[in-house]
Amino acid sequence: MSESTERSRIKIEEAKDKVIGAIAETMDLYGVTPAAANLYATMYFKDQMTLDDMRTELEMSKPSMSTSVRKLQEIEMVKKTFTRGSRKHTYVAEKNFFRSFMVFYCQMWEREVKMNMEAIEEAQEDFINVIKDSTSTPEIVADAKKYYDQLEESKTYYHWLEDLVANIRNGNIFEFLPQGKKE
Amino acid sequence: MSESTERSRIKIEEAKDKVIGAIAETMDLYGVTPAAANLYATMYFKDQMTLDDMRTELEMSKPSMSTSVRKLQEIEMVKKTFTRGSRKHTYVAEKNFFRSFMVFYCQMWEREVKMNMEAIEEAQEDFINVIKDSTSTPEIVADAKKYYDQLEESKTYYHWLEDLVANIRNGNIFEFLPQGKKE
DNA sequence: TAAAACGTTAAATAAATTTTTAACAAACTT
DNA sequence: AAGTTTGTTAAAAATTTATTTAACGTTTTA
Repeated sequence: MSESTERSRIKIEEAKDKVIGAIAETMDLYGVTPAAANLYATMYFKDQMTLDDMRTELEMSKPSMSTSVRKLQEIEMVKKTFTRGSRKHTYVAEKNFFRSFMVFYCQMWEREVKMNMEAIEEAQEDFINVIKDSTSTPEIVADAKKYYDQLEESKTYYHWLEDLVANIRNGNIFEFLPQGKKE
Repeated sequence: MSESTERSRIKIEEAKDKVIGAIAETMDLYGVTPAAANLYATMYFKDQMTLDDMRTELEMSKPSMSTSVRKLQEIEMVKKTFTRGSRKHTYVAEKNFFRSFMVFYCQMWEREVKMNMEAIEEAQEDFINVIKDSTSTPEIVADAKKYYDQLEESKTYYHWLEDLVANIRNGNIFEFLPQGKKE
């Protein structure tokens, strides 16, 4: 291999690394571990990888790659592929950022709605009990009512968020905001 | 204070705590520290608080409250209010979740677009240089071109995300998805 | 102008998370 | 069936992040 060929190869790797770094950094912000973030960003430029490929490429331990890949599969940023012949499992990165966006945020928001709505429903029941309790003083009833109403109003937001998730999942969001828009 | 009045007060606190716990847990997921998450969730049920109120209510150190409040101000979930007469600073929680959603995600997505687009532009320049380099072998040129094209395609997503941010900021999103939708 | 109140910064401690090393289990090869 | 290969689980180590204690600067009050 010639001198300049080698230089070009290095330049390509450095260029990729810039993007890998940026992608990994944003994923970090999304609550993904550094190992998983680097792994996904690396896989973004690869066709497919085995656990051993990953370990070699990132110079990290195999269990680390194993857990990272599992985490990435959970948020559907990586999928297992069937590669005949090889005993090793092979994985591919989801390269369509629209799909990653959809899965990641829908998952996140749905969980948020579920958790918070459950807590709200329970709390509202408690407030009703206090209000209905004949031994409660007017001041206490007023307080309970105030909190009940505050929670009731907040439900509007959670319904909206659920609606947003539905419209992302069914693709309607792209009717409002087309993917193809130019600069 | 009578026995049952005391019981009602406790029931109210417990009900609030259920919601506080849920809100704090979701905020945790959004990369906010536990102290800040608990603080916001607590403030959600309060009219306004001073740093000392916070320290007392959460039983945490004052510097912890200070940094937490600052972080919450950054993502605009808490605002400083002017309270005449008191030397202490007073803070109020943003209670409209729609506004919190808008500020938080727009900030996050905008930073993501900026960071990643910068890296992409730089990398694309590098790839172009390799392609134009007369000493590059056909194989290397093909490789550089492949990566260049992959990045070029990914830009569609970042443009879309920018567009989404714009349409959230200007409120158009609520034309597509009204806030008032019933159950 | 001295003392107190308030908030922030910096260093140190504590806690939580991430990664690794080591041990294990299952599937495959020979 | 014994020995590999592959991937995962569990315990340990390392790193990072969060929180506290201590010190400081500024403003206010007496």
